[in-house]
Amino acid sequence: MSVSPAGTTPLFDAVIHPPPRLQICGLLAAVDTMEFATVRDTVGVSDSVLSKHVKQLEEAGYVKASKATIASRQRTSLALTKDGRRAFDAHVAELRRITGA
Amino acid sequence: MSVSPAGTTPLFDAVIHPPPRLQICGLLAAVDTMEFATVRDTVGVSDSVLSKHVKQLEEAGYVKASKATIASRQRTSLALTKDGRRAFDAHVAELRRITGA
DNA sequence: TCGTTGCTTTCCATGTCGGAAAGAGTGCCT
DNA sequence: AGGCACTCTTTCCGACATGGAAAGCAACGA
Repeated sequence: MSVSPAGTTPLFDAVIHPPPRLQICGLLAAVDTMEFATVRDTVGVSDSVLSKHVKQLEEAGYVKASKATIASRQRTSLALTKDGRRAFDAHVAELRRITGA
Repeated sequence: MSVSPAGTTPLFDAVIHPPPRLQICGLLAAVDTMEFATVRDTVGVSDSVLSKHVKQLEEAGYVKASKATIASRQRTSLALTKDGRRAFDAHVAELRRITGA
C-alpha cells in the first residue's frame, strides 16, 4: 500500500487506525490517565471488546494499564506510553497528509 | 460504537475509513478527476484490489467511474461525487474531532 | 462462604482483505 | 475473420479481524 516504506517507522499505523482504537488513543492522548470504565462508556463498547482492544494496544507497547485498588474497588487506569504518543502523533500526521490537511 | 447516532448522517464513515479507500478519496478530493492507473500506482495496489475498492465506493455513491476511449485506449477516470465529497469531508472532520484537532 | 464488582479470556459466527488467476470489452493488426 | 494486447472485473480462496455472549477469575465486603 506504500503507506510506510520498508525500514522506516510506520507513519500509518494499522494498530491504531481501526475506529475503536483510534478513539481510545484519541481519548488517552488528551489526558494523563483515564479509567477503564470511562473509556468503555465514552467509546461505547462492551467490557470484553474494550479489553481486547486495549490488549492489542498494550502488546504494541502503546498503552499501559495500571491496576489499583482504590477505596476497596478495583480500578484499571489506562494511559498512553511514550511510544504510544509518538505512534499516535505520527499516525494523525499521516492522516492529515492523506486527507489533505 | 456511538460514533454516529441512529438517524443521523454518519460522520464516521466505515466505507471511507479503511486505509486504501481513505487514500483513494484523499486523492480524488484534491482533483476533479484522476485516471484508474494513476490512482492504482499512487495508492500502490493491484488492479484487482483497486477495482474492488472503487466498486465499494461506487456502490456507496461516493465515486463515479467514467469509461472513455481516448487515443485508442480504454481509460477509466475516477471522480468523487457530491455525496462522496460530503461524506469525505464529514469523515475527515470526525477524524479531526476524534484525534483532537 | 456467597455474592458483587471489574475486568479477561474463550468460543463462535460473520465479514473483510488481498493475491492469483480467469474473464470480458474494445480496438489494432494482418 | 482471427489473434493479440490493453485495461479493468470478477471469482476463488485462505488468512485474519471483529463483536457479542458467556464463562472465568481475582479481590473484597457481608
